[in-house]
Amino acid sequence: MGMRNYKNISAFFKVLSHPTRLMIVKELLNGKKCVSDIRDLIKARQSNISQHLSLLKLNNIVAYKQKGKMKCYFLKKPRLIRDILKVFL
Amino acid sequence: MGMRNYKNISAFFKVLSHPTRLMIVKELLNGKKCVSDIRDLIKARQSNISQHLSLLKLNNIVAYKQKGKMKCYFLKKPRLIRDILKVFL
DNA sequence: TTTTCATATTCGTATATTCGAATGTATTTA
DNA sequence: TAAATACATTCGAATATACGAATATGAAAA
Repeated sequence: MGMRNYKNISAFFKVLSHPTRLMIVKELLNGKKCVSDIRDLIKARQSNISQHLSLLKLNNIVAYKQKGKMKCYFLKKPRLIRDILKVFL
Repeated sequence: MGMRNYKNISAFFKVLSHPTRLMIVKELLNGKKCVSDIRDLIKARQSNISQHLSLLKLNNIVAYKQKGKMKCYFLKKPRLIRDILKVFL
């Protein structure tokens, strides 16, 4: 996907360079999840999860759909994420 | 390669999350280079290049061989690096 | 409308990262 | 040995990141 230069690619790595964000992204590979689902899967406070989700959204890695009072987050480029993580198997 | 968990993988991303370090790594994909070669390729001060190389070495991404008064740096896992960057083409 | 539930934002503080300038350390050459 | 070359390390200041606590928002249920 259109990320040719160093700054874009290193910025992308920076977003994935936090264990919590990496966990979130990995969980989202299995499908949409709302914030409380993610919070149950990952040991972290609600505000912290929200903060990381916000950064992921800012960097165009996730988006969400409102479902009632919940927000269901999903990966915007699941194949990119999958391809990258595949390298570490 | 042997990087199972979130912490290891996110730490690896963190090392690549700086434009200068990513540039260094990309240049080293073309083969060994000594510090002054790298400095010529990348617009940065000598001490700064050294600092980034030191971090790359600490994280087991590069190593070097002494050649006279120069140090020739090279990638320890060039295929891993190549495979990761390939994803962004 | 009030309350409740799900999530977001703000704020303060602690910690980490980055860089340049200066200095240190080998190694080689004179 | 002394000077030069190549690179590393240290230090301090600026900036960035991370987190929890508290508070805010917004949708739905009562």
